[in-house]
Amino acid sequence: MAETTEPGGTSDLEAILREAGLRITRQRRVILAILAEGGDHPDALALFRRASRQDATISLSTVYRTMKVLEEKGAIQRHTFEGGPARFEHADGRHHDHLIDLDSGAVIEFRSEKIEKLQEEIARELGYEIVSHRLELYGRRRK
Amino acid sequence: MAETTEPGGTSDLEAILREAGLRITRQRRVILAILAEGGDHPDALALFRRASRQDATISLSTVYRTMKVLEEKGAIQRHTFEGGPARFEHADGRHHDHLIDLDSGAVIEFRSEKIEKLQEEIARELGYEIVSHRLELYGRRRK
DNA sequence: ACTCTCTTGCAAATGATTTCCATTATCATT
DNA sequence: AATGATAATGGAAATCATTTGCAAGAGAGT
Ligand SMILES: [Mn+2]
Ligand SMILES: [Mn+2]
Ligand SMILES: [Zn+2]
Ligand SMILES: [Zn+2]
Repeated sequence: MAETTEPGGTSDLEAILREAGLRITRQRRVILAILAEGGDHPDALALFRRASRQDATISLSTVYRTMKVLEEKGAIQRHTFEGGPARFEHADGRHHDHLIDLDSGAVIEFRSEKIEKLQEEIARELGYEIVSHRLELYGRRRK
Repeated sequence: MAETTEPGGTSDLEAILREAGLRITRQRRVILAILAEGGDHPDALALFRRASRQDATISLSTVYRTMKVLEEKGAIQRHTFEGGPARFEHADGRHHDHLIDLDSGAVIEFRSEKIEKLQEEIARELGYEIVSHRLELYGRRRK
């Protein structure tokens, strides 16, 4: 089996670091791998715990520092959903918004082309250009 | 001129406290008056400073406590825009979302019936019922 | 291997908000 | 108006998430 670099894989995160002239350390590699598998939206502590299993020397500070640097490089996204601490996810291009299940805490992703368009329109009418936006729905399963 | 109770005035906030069996203290009255004039979205410190001009005995703790209690009663809304501390505004029924001017920090209110509808649809399709949501646009003036 | 400098872990610092607690004030009742 | 039960207050200390200072350690180009 060939060594393939899947999109959204860990190697593109490493590439971002490399291109920014940043060093690829053991702890960064571990953190990047966790982010790369994706799927969920872990907070710093969850990331720290998972990373610790791979490399017991990792510190929470390093997790925070790495998140900051990756965010600045645009490699990850930071979300601060209501209530809790910041949560992170690999930014692999395709933008989406979130629906948070108030009972389970689950985060469901969605994307509405129409809403995206309408946002642009609204901003334009108000004389603005959108730099970023945040749309979060908080709800419960319908019985 | 008759003593009129305008909608969104200070007296309805007082009424909410009264109906909840809460006491109307000098400091709460001052804070409520500031919220009632509305217009902007002050954070706790701004609220504290403005209130202090009216009543020098007010403490920041009281501002926070009052915001918490009013939020629980649904009398005000708490917003945590990116970056800064929580900001508050009188919840006078009419829901709206916000556009934040990244340069000036100004907060512009807007409301899109279409977006509100689309959100409901999305949630329904995902099997959810929306309890609350948050839509924030961050942008700059178009030149 | 050498060296320059970026990173790290740990502890201490921060900033926002909450909580503790002794004192004060509200307000229903007398 | 005085009383009393108890909610609210100010100030300090505690909490929580996150950042920062610093000395020691580790990338990576040579
Ligand atoms: Mn996501
Ligand atoms: Mn508003
Ligand atoms: Zn979106
Ligand atoms: Zn809305």
